[in-house]
Amino acid sequence: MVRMADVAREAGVSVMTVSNVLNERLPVGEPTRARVMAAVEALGYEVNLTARHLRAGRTDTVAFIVPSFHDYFGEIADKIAPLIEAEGRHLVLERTSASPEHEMAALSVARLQFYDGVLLSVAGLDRDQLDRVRTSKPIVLLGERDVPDRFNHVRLANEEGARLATAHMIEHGSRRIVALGCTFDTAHMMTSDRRMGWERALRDAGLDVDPRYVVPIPTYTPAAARDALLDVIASGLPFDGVFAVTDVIALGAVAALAESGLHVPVDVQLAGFDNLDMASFVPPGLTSIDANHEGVAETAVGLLRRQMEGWTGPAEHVVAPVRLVARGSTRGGA
Amino acid sequence: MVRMADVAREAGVSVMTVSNVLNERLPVGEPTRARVMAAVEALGYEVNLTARHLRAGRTDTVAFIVPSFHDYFGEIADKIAPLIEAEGRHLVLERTSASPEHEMAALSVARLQFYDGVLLSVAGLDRDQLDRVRTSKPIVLLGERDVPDRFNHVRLANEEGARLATAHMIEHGSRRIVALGCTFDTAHMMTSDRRMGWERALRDAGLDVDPRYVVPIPTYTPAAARDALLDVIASGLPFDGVFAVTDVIALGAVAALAESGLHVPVDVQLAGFDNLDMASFVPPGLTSIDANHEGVAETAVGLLRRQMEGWTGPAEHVVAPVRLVARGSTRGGA
DNA sequence: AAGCAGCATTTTATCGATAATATGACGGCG
DNA sequence: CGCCGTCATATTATCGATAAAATGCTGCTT
Repeated sequence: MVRMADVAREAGVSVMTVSNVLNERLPVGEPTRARVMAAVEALGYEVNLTARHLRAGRTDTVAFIVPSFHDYFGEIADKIAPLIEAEGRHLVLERTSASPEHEMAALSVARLQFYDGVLLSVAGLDRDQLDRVRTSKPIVLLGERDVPDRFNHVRLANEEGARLATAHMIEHGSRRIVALGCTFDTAHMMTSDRRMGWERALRDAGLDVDPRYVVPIPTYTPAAARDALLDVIASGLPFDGVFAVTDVIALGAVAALAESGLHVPVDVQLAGFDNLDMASFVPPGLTSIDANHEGVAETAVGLLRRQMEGWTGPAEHVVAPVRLVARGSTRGGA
Repeated sequence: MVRMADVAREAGVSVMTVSNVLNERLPVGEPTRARVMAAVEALGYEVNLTARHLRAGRTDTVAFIVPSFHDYFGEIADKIAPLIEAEGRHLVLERTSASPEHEMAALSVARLQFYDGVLLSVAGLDRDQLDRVRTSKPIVLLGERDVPDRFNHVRLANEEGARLATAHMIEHGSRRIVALGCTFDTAHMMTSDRRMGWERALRDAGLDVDPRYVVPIPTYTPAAARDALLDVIASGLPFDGVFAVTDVIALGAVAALAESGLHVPVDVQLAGFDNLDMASFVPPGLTSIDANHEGVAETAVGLLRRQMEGWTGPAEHVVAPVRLVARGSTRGGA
């Protein structure tokens, strides 16, 4: 491994001069600079980032810590990456498997040292556990959990989104709408907030809120969602609409409805949440709630940048607005 | 930041003893160990991984460098992560935007230093560019490009997979099959190898190979695929089957066919490649070529592990076998 | 010609850990 | 009673860079 000292010897200068040339910290005379650059070229030198980090305390790297790499988080990450890169930093993804232990481990002092800042998509940790995290590292939390006030946090307008989706289906004739993947578990805020939006839309329309229509799902996969909805169909519970708590869940619902010979949107209307890329393409087009991923990414990266630049004011808690995107899976759609 | 020296002072021992306790390198007397552990607890000490890396040369971290975070790569990454974690290491993802410059940057000496090993999904680099990468860092290449012999490499049986998919549709009645996303550009091996498989299936069945049925796509997104297939439909070129070069492309095709009122699989059969999770759920179920992601992940991680453990034998070039998974989008499917 | 400002470059100290080597205490043995 | 081996712990050197302070050289002022 060629070190800065090797370059210095080759160029006949001190190590510090090489450092000054490469980092443009102190001015270096033009002839000297040229000799140094020539030596760098000749030896193929590249700085040891680990040593720089140890000494200078900067990695120019930001981590986005996610429950899993696929679907929603992969799409968000692809939105975040260019924003981080535009500031001359690198983005890396780490995965927690949505387990609280993994999330805590990712937030351990040891792991945080690698990064100048961290975006954490909270899935497993509750408010108390997060409160135990003591670090001065810039952190922005993402996701639909309750978090301590001192953290910057970006979340979606969950209840409003669910209300919009449900109201849209009611407006176009649905009267008995399954809340697929929703729960009454207020600790799991995403599924319970969205259930509340579903409830509100029903109440606003003067419809009954029947808890049998809240159908939880063991794991948040399309397969589990399909099975759950097939069970509902088999049970004979009548329904003419499905609000899926996420688009991934909606994908499972689409499959279950197709298998059962139920036609979307004629027999059953269907709406999801997240407006993933695939939503436009899965026939007949998934009506979904769009939370403007780019906007969320920009907000989160903005808050993180502010912290990395030394801002120490109070944390912000942003609720990203949502809008309905109507497609073929509802009768108001294209 | 609490350092090892602080722990040492608190416990009344030398720094080296603390290190020995934490790393279990040299044996330490039980009473001393207990005092050290107590001090670690009391101060909430965690090792500085950067300093350890600089001195010990080990990060216990592996990078998976991908063109983009979503879809195919996200799914693969979720398969790889547990394998790496099972060996007590961390996996991080980095993204290259599929540009050769970014890929070269990711392979720069500087970035490689952060990792004990690297899995690189090659998208933009050609053989010559890869040949310029000079590093002793353990690397395993993934993907459908041509790579220098000295690198370990795992790729799929592209031609055979395309042949299987196409032959399957021919067997069930298709005669004019669009090769959507395929190309004649032999530099882009994935799309050209798969085109060759499509050609072979046609020839094997005694059918004409008409280049008008090879439909390239400007970007590998469902939107571009949908537009391209809509153009084909508008052109009046008759077809009764679509081989989509990937499932992501097939998703775009599904949308185009649905919009055009063409029924799958009655009017047009459709098959993709990759067998992504969504393939089972997109109605009527996407017939696809499965390359056993878990198996590919295990092979790649196995090759990487071998290198990280010091193996210096010749590199291996693995071609992962593929199989057809028939679903509702072809007439042989469920 | 002495003194000093201003700039280019070098020297010194340090980031926080670990590998290799050295020291010291204790017990066994002749 | 003194020598030596063994085990526990401490010292020293080092990984590769950078911040801060020191040095040395020019040329300009008075």
